[in-house]
Amino acid sequence: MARAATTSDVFNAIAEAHRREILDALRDGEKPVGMIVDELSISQPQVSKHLRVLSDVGLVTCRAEGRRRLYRLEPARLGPMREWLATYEQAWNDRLDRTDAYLKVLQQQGELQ
Amino acid sequence: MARAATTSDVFNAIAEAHRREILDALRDGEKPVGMIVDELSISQPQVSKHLRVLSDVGLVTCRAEGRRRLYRLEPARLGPMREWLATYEQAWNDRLDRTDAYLKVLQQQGELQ
DNA sequence: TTGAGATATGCCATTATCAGAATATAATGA
DNA sequence: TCATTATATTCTGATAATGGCATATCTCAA
Repeated sequence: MARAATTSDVFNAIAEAHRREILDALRDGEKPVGMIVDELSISQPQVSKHLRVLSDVGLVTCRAEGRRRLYRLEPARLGPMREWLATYEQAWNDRLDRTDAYLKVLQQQGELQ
Repeated sequence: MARAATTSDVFNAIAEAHRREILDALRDGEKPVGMIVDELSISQPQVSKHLRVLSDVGLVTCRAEGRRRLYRLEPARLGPMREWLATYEQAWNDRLDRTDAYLKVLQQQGELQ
């Protein structure tokens, strides 16, 4: 079997650098496709395709305005990533604590000498 | 061109569900390969291959103990993800603020009636 | 109605990924 | 030394993702 479909989850969707760039471009507000194409150096069809993927996972939404389509970031959909990362906060802190404790030991030893 | 190499960055490395499971299994401390194979339902060669990818990006490190190899999580390498997500905190909060403000308006309108 | 602008979609070639099976490598114990 | 345990690597087939190009669709304006 090959890799899971990109559209299946947020993790796969943001694995692509171009898609992250597109999300970055949408951080400051909704934009039409053409503006994204101009800002990044990606062809219009590619931008549309990436937007499709992002839209399928719900990371962006779209509304029509005349012949343009305005895409907007949906930061709430980053929740799963946020939560997954949060489960590593403990491991992260334990690690820091250990380092901290070790540094204290070194410090005490230094004071004893 | 096809997708960027998995080994190129953390985002691609954790795009794979099995690799996330392996990281999850390592949260409570270092483990030999065989224990990971037993806990998850992934073949030994697959586990080794996924560990290779995770190792290439630095998400895990390895030390030999006899004929076993103990893998350990390196949570610090999740930093790039953490930072990337952090750049969306603002958008996230703005969104909540807007919702909050909107709710207040509704509330006030309710009081006026 | 016709033409131009904005965006989406379809098709194609290239390339990379994942999983399975077999095999190689390394370390231990008899 | 030889067999066994533990892990890594190689090869292969199937799948599918990306990007480019051409084209379809939809909207507006003349």
